[in-house]
Amino acid sequence: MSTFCLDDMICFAVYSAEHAFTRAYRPLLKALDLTYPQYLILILLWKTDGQSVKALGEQMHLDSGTLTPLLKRLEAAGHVRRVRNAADERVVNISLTETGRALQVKAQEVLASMGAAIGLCDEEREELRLQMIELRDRLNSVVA
Amino acid sequence: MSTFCLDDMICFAVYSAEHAFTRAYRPLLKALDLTYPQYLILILLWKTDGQSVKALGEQMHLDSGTLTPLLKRLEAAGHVRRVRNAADERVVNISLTETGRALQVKAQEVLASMGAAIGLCDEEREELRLQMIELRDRLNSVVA
DNA sequence: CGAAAAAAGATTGAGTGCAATTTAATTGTC
DNA sequence: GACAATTAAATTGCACTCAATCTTTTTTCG
Repeated sequence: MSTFCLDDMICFAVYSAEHAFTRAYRPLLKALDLTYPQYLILILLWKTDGQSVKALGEQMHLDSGTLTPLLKRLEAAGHVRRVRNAADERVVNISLTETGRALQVKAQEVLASMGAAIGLCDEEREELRLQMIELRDRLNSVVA
Repeated sequence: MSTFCLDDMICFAVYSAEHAFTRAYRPLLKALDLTYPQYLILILLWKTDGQSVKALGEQMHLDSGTLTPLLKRLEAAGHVRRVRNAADERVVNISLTETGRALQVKAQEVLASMGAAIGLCDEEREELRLQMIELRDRLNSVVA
């Protein structure tokens, strides 16, 4: 009993690594006036503009309770527009403004800085990434 | 440009795996009326009772802005006591109550359930854990 | 000794995450 | 067509995280 410490637990390793990531991102993203989740949303929109809140939520693994206020803040900052879908009034589509699209260029630097901070070769990073995704999906399948 | 998706990014893999962990923990810990960070604090106290807020913060990688209200909730729930250190009045020591100590027995089941949900053999889990810790410490060294 | 610096917690405010509920629109079924 | 069930967002309330600031106590050093 009580012989193991936090660092022995893989859940804590992931928990503390996640905080380390957002802490490392914070100063880089502050230059763009973005938080990390906001940055993730923009990455999704840069790839496919005009997605619904539901579609964004599925990719982020977040629900509308988190996304609605976050998207409103992105809208208030002038990066996106939130528009009811005419064909299905339940749906809200999120589209980039010019300034939202323009952020993609500056974001390249963020990506580069973080790549350096992570400091793994491509193969290692790829293997670690796949293992995390597998672990995540296994945990999600247990809950769902 | 805009050809990569979230799942290609190791930061997002860690981010979403962390959420999957806390989601998997939630129903298990709800039976003990604990949140995941509260559970982590108790693990630290079960190992070494009476630690200072600062000591807990160093192990959790959290500061007093997060810990103070969290510890007050644990105190309100009757699991810990917060006492000013007589030798150094700046310090607050956190010690377990009887009910706080008693939770350790029930927590064994949580540990077992999560071990099953993670579903990796000991070697794989150990390797993954070490890689996460290394990644975390590298990220923290960049910020600090 | 006495003032400056450092250290430990507490506080405030903003953003995130989630459960639970609500509202409005669409779909399914009789 | 009407009514129940489902779906998409929004809302509310609580907990966590962090930056910035403040208070109190201790340490350092002239």
